[in-house]
Amino acid sequence: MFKMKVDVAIPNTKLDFFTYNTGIDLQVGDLVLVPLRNKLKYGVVLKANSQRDITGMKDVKELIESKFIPTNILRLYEWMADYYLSSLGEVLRLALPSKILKKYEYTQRPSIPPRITESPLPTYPQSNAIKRILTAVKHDSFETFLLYGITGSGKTEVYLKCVEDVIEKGGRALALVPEISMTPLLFKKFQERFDKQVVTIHSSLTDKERRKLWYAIKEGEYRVIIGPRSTVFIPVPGLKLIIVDEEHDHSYKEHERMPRYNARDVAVMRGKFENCVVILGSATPQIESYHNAGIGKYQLLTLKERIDRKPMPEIEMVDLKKESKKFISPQLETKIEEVLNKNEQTIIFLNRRGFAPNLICPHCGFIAKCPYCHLPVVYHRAERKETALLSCHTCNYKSRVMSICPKCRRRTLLYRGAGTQRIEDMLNRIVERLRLHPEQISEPVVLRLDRDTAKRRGEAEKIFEMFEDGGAKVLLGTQLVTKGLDFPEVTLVGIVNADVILNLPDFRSSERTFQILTQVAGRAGRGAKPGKVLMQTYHPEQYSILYSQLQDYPQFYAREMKLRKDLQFPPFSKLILLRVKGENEAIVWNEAKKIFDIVKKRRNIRVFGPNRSFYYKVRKIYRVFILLKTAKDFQHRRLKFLNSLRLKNCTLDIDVDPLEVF
DNA sequence: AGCACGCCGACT
DNA sequence: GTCGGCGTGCTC
Repeated sequence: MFKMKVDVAIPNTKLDFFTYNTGIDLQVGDLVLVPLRNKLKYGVVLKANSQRDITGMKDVKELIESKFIPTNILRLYEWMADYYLSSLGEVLRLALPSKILKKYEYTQRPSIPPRITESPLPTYPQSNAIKRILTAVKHDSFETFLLYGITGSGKTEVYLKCVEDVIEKGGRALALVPEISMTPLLFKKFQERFDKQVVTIHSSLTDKERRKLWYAIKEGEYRVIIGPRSTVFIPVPGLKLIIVDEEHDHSYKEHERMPRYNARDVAVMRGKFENCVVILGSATPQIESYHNAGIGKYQLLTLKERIDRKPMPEIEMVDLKKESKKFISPQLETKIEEVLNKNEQTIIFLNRRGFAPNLICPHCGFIAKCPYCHLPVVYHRAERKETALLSCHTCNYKSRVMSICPKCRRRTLLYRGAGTQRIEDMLNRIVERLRLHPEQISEPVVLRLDRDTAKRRGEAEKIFEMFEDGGAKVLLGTQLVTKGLDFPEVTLVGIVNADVILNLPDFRSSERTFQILTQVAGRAGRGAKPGKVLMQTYHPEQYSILYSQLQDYPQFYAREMKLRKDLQFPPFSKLILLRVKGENEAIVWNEAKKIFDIVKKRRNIRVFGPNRSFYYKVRKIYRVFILLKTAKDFQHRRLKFLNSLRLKNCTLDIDVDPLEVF
C-alpha cells in the first residue's frame, strides 16, 4: 500500500503537531484518531503530505470526520499559536469542544423562516455607518470598522440593521460580547428582531449543551451567534460579519491560560482569513484601536449624538480635598434627596466591595493583612446568613474579625475607607430621613449589586428587574452597574470615588479610569428627562477624570497618546510580559534572573525587570515579572522557544499584548 | 493535559 | 525491605 505521512495537531499538547503514517487518503482539516503514548487521541490533520522524518512513527488509526475544521479557520488557529507564543495543541484545547464526538449525528431541522420584526428608522449618522459597512459586506472584502459612538448613540441599532441585511442575503453573523451579565440585554434585542435564528452561548451552559451548539452552529443551523470571547473560534459557514461589542472591554483577553489571546484581535484576523467584515464598537475605544483607525488600518465610523438628540448628562465634580471627610458629600446627598422626592431613579457607583477596605489600629499603625498574599483584607459586615469577616479580595481567604489589635493589644481597631456595604447604610439613612410616600416605593428602596449580592447566575438580572419595575429607587454597585444598562428613569448617577482605578500601578490606569467613568456617566438621562452626574474625586484636575467630565474622548486620546509616545508604550511599541511564579521566593528571583539574561542577549528587545509584581504574593505563590518592549514590527515569533523553557520549581507565564503590566 | 519514570520518607 | 510522594520530562 502507498504510504503517506501527515502532520496532526492534537489538543492539550505543548507541540504544534505530531507526524503519522497513513494508508488512508487524508485532507487538511480532517478529524482523525491517532495513538499518542499508549492512548488514542483525536487530532486535526494540518498537513496532508508531510516530509518530516522521525523515528518510531506510528499510524493514523482512523478517519473520524472529513472536513472537520475548514482550512481558513485552521490557519487562524495557527496564526494564534504563533502570535501568542503558544502551540497549536494549546489553541485547540480552547477552540474545540471539550469532548469530541465520534461521528456527530446532525439532524437537519427545517430551516427557520426569517421572521424579522419591524425596526426603527435609523438616524442619519446611523444610516451612513450602515451603508458603509454593508457596501464592504456586499463586496466580500476584509474590512475592519471602528464604530465609535457615544453612550446612547444607538450602536446596537447599527449592528441590528447590518445583521438584518446579512441574513436577508443568506449569510451569517457572529457577535462577541463582554463576559458579564449584559449579554442577556443585547441578546434580547437580537432575539426580538431575529427570533429563533439567534443563539447565545451563556456561561451557564453545560459541557454537553455547549458541544451540541458547537456542532449545530458548524452545520449552519443558526444565522446569528452571540457569545463571549471563546465564541470567536467556532466555525460558521457563510460568515459575512463579525461584531465585537464594547471592543475595549478587558474580558476579551484571556488572562489565565495559554494562549493568552485577545478575542477582539483574533476576530480581526478571522475577518482577514475569511474575507469578511468586522465591526468593533465602543463609546470609549481602546487607545490602540482608535490609533489603528487613525492610520487607516480600521475605518472610523462616528456617532456623535444621542438618539433623538437627547442631551448628554451634565457632569459636576465634587473635589473631595475641599469637602469634610464624608463618603457621600453634602452636594451628592442633596441631589439624591431631590431625585428621590421627584420619584426618579439614581445609580451610585463605587468600585469596591465590602464595608471598609482596611481594618487598622490608629495607635500602632497595624493593618490587617492576608497571610497568603500580604495585602490588606477587606472588612465585610454581617449580612444575610453570613457573619462578619475579613476577606482577601485577591485570593478569597477569609478570617474572623479581631476586636483587639494583635500588635499592641488595644481595643481601638478602626474601619478605614468605604465599600458598597457602608455606602448602602448611608443611602438607607438618607431614605429613612426623607419619609417618602409609601405608595410610590416598595422595599427595598436601595438595591446593592456586587459580587456579594449577585454571586450566582440570574441574581444580577433579578436586581435589574426590581430596579426596572421602578419600586426600588437607588441602584448601588460596583463595575456591574457601569455597562450597557438602559434605564430611562435614571436621572442621577453618583460616583462615590472616581480615583479607585487610578491608583493601580499600570500604564493603562488612566485609560481604564476614563472608560469606566464615561461608561457609568452614560447611564444617566437615557429617557425623556435629562440626566445629571456627580463625580467625587480627590483629583479633579487629573486628565482622565477631567476629560471624562468634559465627555471628550478625542481630547483624552490626544493627551494619552502623548504620554504613551514619551514612555514608548503601545501603540508605539509592542509589549510581552513574562511572569515567573513559584513557592520559593529565592528560586523565583533566581529563575527570573536567568530568563532576563537569556532575553537580554537578543537584539532589538528592551528588557525591564525582574520586578516584584503588584500582587507579589498570592496564595503563598510569589510572582515576579519581566517586561519586554520591542518595536511594533518586531518579529516576536522568534521568542516561541520561551514556551518550552523549563524552570526549576517555577512556572513561566507568557503574555503577548498584556492589558495589565504588573 | 496525562502519564510514566525516578529518587527519598514511614509503614506492614 | 516496599508503597507511594509528586517533581520533571515526553508524547509522533
